[in-house]
Amino acid sequence: MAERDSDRCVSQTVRAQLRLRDLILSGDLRPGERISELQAVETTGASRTPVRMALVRLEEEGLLEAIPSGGFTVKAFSERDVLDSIELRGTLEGLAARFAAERGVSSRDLEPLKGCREEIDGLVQQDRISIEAFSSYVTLNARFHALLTELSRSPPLIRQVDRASALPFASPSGFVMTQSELPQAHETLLIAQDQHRVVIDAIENREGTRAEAIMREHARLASRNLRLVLKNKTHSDLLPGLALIRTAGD
Amino acid sequence: MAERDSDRCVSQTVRAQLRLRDLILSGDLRPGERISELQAVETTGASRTPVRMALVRLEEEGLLEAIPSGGFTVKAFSERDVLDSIELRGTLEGLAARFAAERGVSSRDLEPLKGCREEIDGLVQQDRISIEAFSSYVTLNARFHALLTELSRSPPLIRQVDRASALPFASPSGFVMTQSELPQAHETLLIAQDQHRVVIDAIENREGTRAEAIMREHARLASRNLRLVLKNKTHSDLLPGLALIRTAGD
DNA sequence: TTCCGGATCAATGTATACACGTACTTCATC
DNA sequence: GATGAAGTACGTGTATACATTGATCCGGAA
Repeated sequence: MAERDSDRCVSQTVRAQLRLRDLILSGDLRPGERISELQAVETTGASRTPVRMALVRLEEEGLLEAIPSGGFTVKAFSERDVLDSIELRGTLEGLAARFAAERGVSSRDLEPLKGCREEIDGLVQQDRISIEAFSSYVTLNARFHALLTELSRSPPLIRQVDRASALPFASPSGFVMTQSELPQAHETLLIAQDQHRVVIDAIENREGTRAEAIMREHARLASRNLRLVLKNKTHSDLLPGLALIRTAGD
Repeated sequence: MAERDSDRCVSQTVRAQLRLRDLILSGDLRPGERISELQAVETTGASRTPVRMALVRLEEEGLLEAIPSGGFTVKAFSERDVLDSIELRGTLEGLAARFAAERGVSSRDLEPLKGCREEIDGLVQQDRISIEAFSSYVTLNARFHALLTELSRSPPLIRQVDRASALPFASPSGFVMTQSELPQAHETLLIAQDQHRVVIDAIENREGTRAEAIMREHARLASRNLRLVLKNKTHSDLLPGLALIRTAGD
């Protein structure tokens, strides 16, 4: 079998997991649809054992739901589920920011976060933000949130934040690309970046409550974007996983 | 093979998972120790396939850690890890209480929670609380917390609360039994029960912030108990999983 | 004596065969 | 014609054999 180089390095289990996740998030596997192991075996090229392993992991990830009599279906999410997932992620990031502020962070440890913020500054202060700039923003924003979470220095919390951010529409950068063509895009990025600035300031001054509150509010920017995207369902292709959200119309 | 009746009903995977979890929480498998699949096969009586399944689930549960080169080790927790896990659980329960308060709960839906609270009242208002009463409290307290979380009517949140409560020392009822022989035991139960009363009141009056704050504080009772238990390591047998906590002395 | 390299062994990753349970379809009877 | 029961087929749960990778130990050379 002619395999791509990138595929030969990783285990069959991981390959199957990545492939199946793609199929789910792209909408090729519809919400509510049962996933047949044999069908998954054909699709992924791996045998049943790694496929079953991948299915279990995708269930823990939240993309699949176990059927009591055996097997899995693709999970469907209501708009409320997604909004709650975003609020949840914001709450956990808020806790991380509070931990960082209350426990104190050395200026040395704060350096990477500040550097990341400055890089984002360079992007959002342009007059016109290109699509490539949005793409860079996604990467930098993900790094900012990861660095911030790590400042809590709490492995259990970091673990939970990661799990809460696993669903693409709940992740910190989930709705950035979808908003790229909305009229208020630039304004939103400026506000988000100001919140980044505020949370660093709060952590430096050991203002735990302030740090927590601003991260919660920060997540609500994503909620706003979700509502906008669902209202005019135009840029669905920019957010993998949007196919899993069943709206009232469906 | 002579099997117990209870074992014949469930799958080998679940049996292996339960057995391995017992071994880990009881301390038979030491923190940091590598878990051999073959050894686990001998212990559980299941074959390698369900054992591997169980190991993956226990990893997601947080009791095991994956080794990059393959296999798993038993996870070790610092005192800080445990305190953070409790704070995390309290934060999520606080969010659930806030959701319930803000979104409103009908008096009909609130009935089970109030009934549960009254049952607990019957226990804690005795002059002397027997060990059996403590045991009943554990059950009722677990039910109270489960009912409360469900009032959020948010599947994603309920899911995360359950996961955060999976570790025995992070669960709402984790430290109840350990405190049963401490002098301040009765006082602690009275305080905890008052917090139960307050959160119901807050939800009824749609006071979201109050409901959230009281649940966070409620979890901190568990933190207090943890510190007491670790100070005089006497009642270790009353909390499965205490063997996973490595203190400075180890 | 120490370090590097190769070989052997063990443990995990993978594949497949088999068994059991469930669901669906068909036939018979009411 | 409809309903119930039985049989068949499909799909998951389990077991085991095989392959592959990583670790350890021993030997030789510097």
